[in-house]
Amino acid sequence: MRPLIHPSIEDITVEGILHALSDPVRAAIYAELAISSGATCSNFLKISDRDIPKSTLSQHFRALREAGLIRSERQGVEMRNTTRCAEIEQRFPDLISTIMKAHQLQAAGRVREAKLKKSAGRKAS
Amino acid sequence: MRPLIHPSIEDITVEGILHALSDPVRAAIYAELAISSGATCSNFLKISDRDIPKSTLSQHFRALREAGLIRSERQGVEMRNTTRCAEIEQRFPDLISTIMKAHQLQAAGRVREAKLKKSAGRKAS
DNA sequence: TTCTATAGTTCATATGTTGCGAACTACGGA
DNA sequence: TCCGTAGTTCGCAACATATGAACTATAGAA
Repeated sequence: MRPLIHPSIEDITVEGILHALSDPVRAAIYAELAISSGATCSNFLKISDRDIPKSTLSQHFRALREAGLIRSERQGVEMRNTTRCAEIEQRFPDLISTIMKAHQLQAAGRVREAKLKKSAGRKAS
Repeated sequence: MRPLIHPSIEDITVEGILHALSDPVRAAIYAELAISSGATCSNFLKISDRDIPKSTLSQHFRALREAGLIRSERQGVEMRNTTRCAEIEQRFPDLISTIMKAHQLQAAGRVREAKLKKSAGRKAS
């Protein structure tokens, strides 16, 4: 089992961050980690009613880790994950927070849309 | 030749934007377009000393277009491209500008590094 | 109108990336 | 030592990307 790779702060790239967060599953994981620091991999086997296979999850965590977005540490049998947002904020001010805000905005928009659709459905029936 | 696809502002997603800008070539194109609005595809056959084949360029423009980042309009034999930053700013405040700032910061860092390396090389020789 | 040059697009394909089940490793506790 | 839980790795199928070659669209010249 190869040791976990955490790039040093200078090796973190904007491209890497954008790529990592351009996946909705990874963005959701990152958003959750930003709130509930220390969550483990298997806390995410379900993400907004979708089942994610654990091999896939493991890959997503690796992607986040190697992009420099999170730090993973073995703690007994499980893996504690924390965001590296403070470090990244130093290097790329506001980048992460602005991206997460945009994600939230978009999610809020989807909820609003779903409600409209639902009420339109009621009217039609 | 299928007509160009420009998503409406509501159909633009954060994931799409991040993915489009996670490619260094596309990020460079977008950055340049933000300054010199109306640039054409073949203005980018060379990007920072790298030759990009025109078929590849065409695909990159398509990616930017379909992510909603740029608008392309035929003007005679060529294609005028402009960013849709004002629209996107409305929908996702600060997103694009923060990403571009981060890209600039990173580029500046690379230049500094290259200079250090060069001066180290001089010392060594 | 036809020919030619220029700007981009599309197609085919080789190469790279991602998702996921199955098999594996790592650790803690009985 | 064995078992259960947490996570990783492998192998392969599906999908994405890069690029040369062939194509389309347009403007201007002959």
